[in-house]
Amino acid sequence: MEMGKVYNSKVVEEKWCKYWIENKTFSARIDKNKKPFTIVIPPANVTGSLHMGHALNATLQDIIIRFKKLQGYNTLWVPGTDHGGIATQNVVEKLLKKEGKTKYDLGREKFLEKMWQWRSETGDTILDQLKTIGCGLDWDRVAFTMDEKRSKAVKKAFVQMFDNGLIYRGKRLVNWCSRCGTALSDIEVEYADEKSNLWHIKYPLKDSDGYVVVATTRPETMLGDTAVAVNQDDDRYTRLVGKTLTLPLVNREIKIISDYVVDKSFGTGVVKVTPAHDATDNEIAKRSNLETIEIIDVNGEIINAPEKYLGLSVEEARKEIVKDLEEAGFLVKIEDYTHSVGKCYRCLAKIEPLMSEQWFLNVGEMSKKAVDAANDGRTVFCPQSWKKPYVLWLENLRDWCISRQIWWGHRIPVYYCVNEQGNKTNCKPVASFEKPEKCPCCKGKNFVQDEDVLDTWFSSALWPISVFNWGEDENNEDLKYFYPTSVLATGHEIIYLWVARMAQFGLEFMKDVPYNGVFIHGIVRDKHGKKMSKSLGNVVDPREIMEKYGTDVLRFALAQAAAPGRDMQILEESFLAARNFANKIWNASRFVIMNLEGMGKLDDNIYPSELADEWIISEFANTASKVKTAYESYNIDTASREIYDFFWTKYCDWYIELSKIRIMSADRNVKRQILSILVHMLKSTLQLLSPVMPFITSEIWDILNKDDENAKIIAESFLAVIPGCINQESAASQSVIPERLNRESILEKMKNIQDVIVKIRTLRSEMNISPAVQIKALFNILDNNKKQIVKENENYIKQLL
RNA sequence: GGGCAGUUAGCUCAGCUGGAAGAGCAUUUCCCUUACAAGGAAGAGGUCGCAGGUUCAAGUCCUGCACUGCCCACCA
Repeated sequence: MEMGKVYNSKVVEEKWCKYWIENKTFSARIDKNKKPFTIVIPPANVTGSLHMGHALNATLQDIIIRFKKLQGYNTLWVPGTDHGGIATQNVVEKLLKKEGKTKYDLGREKFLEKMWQWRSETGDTILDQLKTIGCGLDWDRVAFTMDEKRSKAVKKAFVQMFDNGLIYRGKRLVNWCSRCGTALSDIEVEYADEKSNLWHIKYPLKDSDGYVVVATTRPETMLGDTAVAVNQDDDRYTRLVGKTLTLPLVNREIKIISDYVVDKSFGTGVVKVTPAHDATDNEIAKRSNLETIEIIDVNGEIINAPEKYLGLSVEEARKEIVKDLEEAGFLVKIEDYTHSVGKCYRCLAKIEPLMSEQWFLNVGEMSKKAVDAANDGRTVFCPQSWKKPYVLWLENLRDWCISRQIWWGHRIPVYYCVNEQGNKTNCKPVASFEKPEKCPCCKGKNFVQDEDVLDTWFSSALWPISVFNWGEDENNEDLKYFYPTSVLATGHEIIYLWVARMAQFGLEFMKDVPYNGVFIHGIVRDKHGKKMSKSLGNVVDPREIMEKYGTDVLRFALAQAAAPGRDMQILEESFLAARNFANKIWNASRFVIMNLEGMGKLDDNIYPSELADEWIISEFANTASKVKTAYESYNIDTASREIYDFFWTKYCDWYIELSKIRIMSADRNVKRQILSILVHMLKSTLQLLSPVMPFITSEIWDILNKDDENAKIIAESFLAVIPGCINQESAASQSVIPERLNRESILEKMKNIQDVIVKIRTLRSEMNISPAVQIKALFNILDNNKKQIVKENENYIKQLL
């Protein structure tokens, strides 16, 4: 290809994307002679299209994979997508709504057909976009959390845990989203502060004229109050404990109880207890054996209440009840009050805590095992600071509500025995892959399957084992070879939702952690520090950046900003800087390639003949060593910066500049010697950089090696310019520098010479003297130290000026 | 209420185990020198959030405080 002055990313990127896929460069098969290095991609939701967060996450993983491949590992990076449960169902429901239909109009079966159709039309968008980023994924292994193999894994896991008694059904207080019409797990609720009021309400004592005043943010739930609680140490109320109150509007008799959780200093120090609609109250009720009265149903409507409130929505009921309380003289005052309110993480509707029958997973033992794995170093966090919150979360985890009242997802493989009329019998439900032949209990042959589906995170939790086909064969060779995976790279927003659950399931089913390392990277934020999200309308579309500047530029800008665990702002300027760097690489390469014209094929040896040669080699070795350490510890930002600095300020600004003068006056043989180092330094740097900027480096590599069939792509392992400087089994940085090159003394000498040259250039510039004036003219102006250096290196410096 | 990050040049950020303040962008001056003006050379710009402490020596370690952000919590 013609090397123009400016690097043209378009053609190059298309070429290499195609090349890597067609040649299956990143397809991995078991090779017992090589160590595996495995990553499973965090499966993107099928509703997704590439945003900056994906681009960052994918780029970082690709950098790690490409680096490990260069080091000689048998690398595997598994691609895939997630069915995305509620989120995806909501998308399709919205589409239906545009046609004026609801999912109920279609019915479950037709609706699911629609879902599958939609998923087959648009579900792979994100994968295609990952290809354009250059991701070295094994495209022969694409997985989907709801495809056949993954479904088998889900059923297998469920049945196993069900049979072990870990999965149980129970009626409990759950987080209910009445917009999505389903229960959610604790972690799927997002809390946000909201301005509201604190209503102070009189609750009269039954046997006297006295009363207590409760303060509440939810007056409407008084309909379901079954007690009033005070702190046992609260002198104001201790004498009242055990007395009976008459619940206003309802006229039910309720007791005053004491509980440690009540804060004397909050509100009036008296809490109304609504066990069916508040988590704290539910706990109090358990401790004091209180009755639970449900007054809000799954549609968000009032039930079990005086007639006038029946069927009202929660908000209507609140208005009515406050009005009625006021009219009846029970309302003492209304204060302004801001408190946090739970919202559905998918639709942002208010969460209603209510009683509902659901499937739960007992996570106690699994959590302990995951905690142990984090504590004993089987799973290592990068940065380490994430370990503590991770462990804390696992230690305080409540049982996981795994059933969802939606249609899109893995249907719960539990079957209920039914009689001739289709009514459920009292037989124990059975969990199994297929509909059972006959009931183990009554030998009946009729069954209905549970209506609910599993939390989408259930199948995600199985991802590291399901992608290796654990569901069909838990002893297969791939699983043995590639599991546990080497590292999991993700943002911190799904540590609990996903990372912790994978650890639990991995340890449960494989008796081993699913990943040895967890690399937590930051979140991309906009210039105001806000998280980029569609709803805020502040997204910088990575595809626009790729279009405008090229994919390598996008990758470099992201890589260079990706300090582990730190959120980052990506501004337009960071892309400009990266664009300039890409151009610099292109042009420096152009310089080298131009000088190679007519020089014939250089051999693989290098011929350092001057201080500058030794200096650049020594500097490269130093850089390579730092870069290696940085890549290996996932300090991708450091790696990128080190390469940038070496290439620009050392290789280009000094080495190439010095070489120009040398080349001009050199004969063919000397020129070949100088070029041997120029070329090798260039190639070596290209390799170091290739994980971050694979396109431009591959392209230049290809041009440099156009006559060499063996070096078609940047490749399987590093150059041996400086033996062992970067390979898997490399030694420490000191030993990689050829022995006769004493780094300290080279640096010292080179520094002195650079100082003199800079000084002389400055003098020329200040005195407005033409470059032709030789050192002698300027010699007298130099200080003694520099004079000495000039004397010692006169010939050399003359040559370089 | 608890936990975790951050606070370094006008802006975005590097500065790991303590030893003479760094990069990119922006800015000033000069240079279209045949790799690159998306470039080169030289320069200006910082009491490293505040207050203490440890040390011969502290952005770098310790304590307290302030502000910002995030996460967790049974904030009725």
